[in-house]
Amino acid sequence: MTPARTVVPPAHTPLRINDVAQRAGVSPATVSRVLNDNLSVGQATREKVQAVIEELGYRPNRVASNLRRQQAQMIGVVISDIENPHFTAVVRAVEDAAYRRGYRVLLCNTDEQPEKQRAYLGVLTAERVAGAIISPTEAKAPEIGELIDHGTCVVAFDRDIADRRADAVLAANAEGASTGTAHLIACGHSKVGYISGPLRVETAAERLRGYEECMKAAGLRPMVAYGDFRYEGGARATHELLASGATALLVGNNLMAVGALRAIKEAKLKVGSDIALVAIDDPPWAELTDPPLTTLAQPVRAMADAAVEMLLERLGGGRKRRKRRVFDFEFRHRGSCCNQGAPPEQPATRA
Amino acid sequence: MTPARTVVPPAHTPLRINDVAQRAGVSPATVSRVLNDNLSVGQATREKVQAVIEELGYRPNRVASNLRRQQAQMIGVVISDIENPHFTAVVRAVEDAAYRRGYRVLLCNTDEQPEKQRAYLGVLTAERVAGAIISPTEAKAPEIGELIDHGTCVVAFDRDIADRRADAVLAANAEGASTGTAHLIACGHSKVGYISGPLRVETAAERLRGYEECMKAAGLRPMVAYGDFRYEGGARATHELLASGATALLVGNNLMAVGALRAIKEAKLKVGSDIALVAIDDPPWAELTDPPLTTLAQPVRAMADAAVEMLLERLGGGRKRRKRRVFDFEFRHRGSCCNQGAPPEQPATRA
DNA sequence: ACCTTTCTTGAAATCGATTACTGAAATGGG
DNA sequence: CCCATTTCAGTAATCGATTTCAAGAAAGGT
Repeated sequence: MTPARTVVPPAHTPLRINDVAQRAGVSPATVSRVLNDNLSVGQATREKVQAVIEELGYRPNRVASNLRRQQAQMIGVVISDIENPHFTAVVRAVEDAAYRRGYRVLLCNTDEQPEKQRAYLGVLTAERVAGAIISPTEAKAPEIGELIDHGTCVVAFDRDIADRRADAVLAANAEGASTGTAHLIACGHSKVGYISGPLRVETAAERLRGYEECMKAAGLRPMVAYGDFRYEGGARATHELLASGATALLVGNNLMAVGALRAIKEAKLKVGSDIALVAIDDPPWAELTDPPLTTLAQPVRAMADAAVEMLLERLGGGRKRRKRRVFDFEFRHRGSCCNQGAPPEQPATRA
Repeated sequence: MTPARTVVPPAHTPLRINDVAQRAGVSPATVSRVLNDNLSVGQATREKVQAVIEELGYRPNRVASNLRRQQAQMIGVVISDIENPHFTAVVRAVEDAAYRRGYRVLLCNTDEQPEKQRAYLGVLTAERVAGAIISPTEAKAPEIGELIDHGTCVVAFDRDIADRRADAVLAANAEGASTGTAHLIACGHSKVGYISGPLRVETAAERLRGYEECMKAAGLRPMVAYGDFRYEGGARATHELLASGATALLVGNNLMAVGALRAIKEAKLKVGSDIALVAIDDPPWAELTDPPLTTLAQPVRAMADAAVEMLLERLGGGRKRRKRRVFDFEFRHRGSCCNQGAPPEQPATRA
């Protein structure tokens, strides 16, 4: 007696398109056509095949499909730090848009290490991803050119790419930093320090430029300390600037802002009254600190959406010409910058 | 005159292993052996092939390789919210470990939507990923069984999986919530509210259980409001509990804690004096709020490392038996829970 | 009834790397 | 010097889905 089992046993060898074809009494070509919504399949055949697919729980092998199609339905996201809320938001937006279009997201976290970036760019080439959104640690990476040579669409995010075939979504970093600096000066501070990220990173260099230009225009001496765009570096740089007598600080990104707040607390100083603070980036907790943090917010979500849109436009084959968009920062005045309530004058974001 | 160009032109059609083989005067099999560090290749041949690979800038097509090997060197990470620092830390740890072992990370963000989770689990099956770390939105998902049937190694993270073949890394949620509740009661509160996540999610249900048991043991009436594990829901639930007269709140996760703090501010109340707060999860900004937030921290990094370790152990083929690890919460006493300085008694994490 | 056009379907080639199998050359022992 | 063993390298099959090409069936017009 055979056991009364009609269900398919948990196949240890996954089903192939051939198995489905045989069971449905058609050719694998037909099954493939059904799977890909190809119209030239008879109604009856289509229904039978779909029934068999359902019944067997068949799942096409995406790897084989990708090989034949010569492209993986995948988007690489190359960022420097997934724990930075700024990039987290980017990843979120990309994932969202990609999912809706049937693309997967390959996450590449470079930790600001040029070597890791190089390795990951190689991976993207090897995986034949359809597109990539890249926030490069180094502006010049020959691997990016190689990636584009292989036919991958590339959008630079946050930081520009030397290759002229890549699209770009950037922030007006110099202007943003300049706005923040101007505000602190307008609050009456002359010893305004700047906590910069590593200059190798484009955003860091541009923000520094904005800060320095603004200071010089006001006839003040720039005071710069370098962090690493992370907590520890931010704390270290803060200690440094406090030691040299700074009374106001512009902080280069949100992670270093956490470090700065910790360092200021350690130094038993009070933000707002003892030391003024403006931070670049606007993390979700900015309004929860004491006092709430004055920030320069990038419209991250809009930027990320723009990047994905550019990418999908290219993937759809719609556009050939290069596209670049620059977004302005938005100044969010809260309590950490001036002792007195409102700022002397609301500065414009663009000079 | 031919231009003095010896460099390879930017090949629009990527090189194949055959091109390399021809140029090196060997068979593709040999090139493959060189690529995969197979020892049975002569020193001279190996060097020649490597030189040609270098010269041509050849990159093996990983898709083809994956097809032949019947497995993608890829780890899927299925989480509910990449913008939640808790999960961000997980992704970070997984990426780190995976990168070192030559695996890629496929990011699957489910947004707590069962449907999206189902879709992504199907994707993981179709992509033939080697392993997956899953924080399921639903405990019972037949797709997980299917994934395991296909030979993928699975580790449940944070939330358990019904399938008995999966490993698991969990937190002692009930005990943690109980610890927090007990502390608030010990501070003198009797109207202790709990802001829960959606009960469909296992962690939410377990934490609620811990809270309720503790309240009942103290002879107090539980006061529960339900959020969505995100900002808005946290704020809404807080308003609700404040309206019903709660004087202390245990908040179910860190995102809802942000919402709670915002709501409390809106209600013009002061954390610490007007309303006591203990939050589950310990985000980086916990110590920066006013007053600093008392939290129940999960050892996320250690948990994620454990999960990856379990996964790689399986992938290496080392282990057959199922493994489960449960981590305790760590109580971090800061200022948001009691008006008076130190807690009456330091509660133990485990009952 | 016959020819043209359209619609379905199948056979077989293809994507590019890996690997089982096989044979040749080299090495070593007696 | 010969046979056994090892090392090295090539041939060809393979992974599983897609797609080109071609053929057969059905439909429609005269």
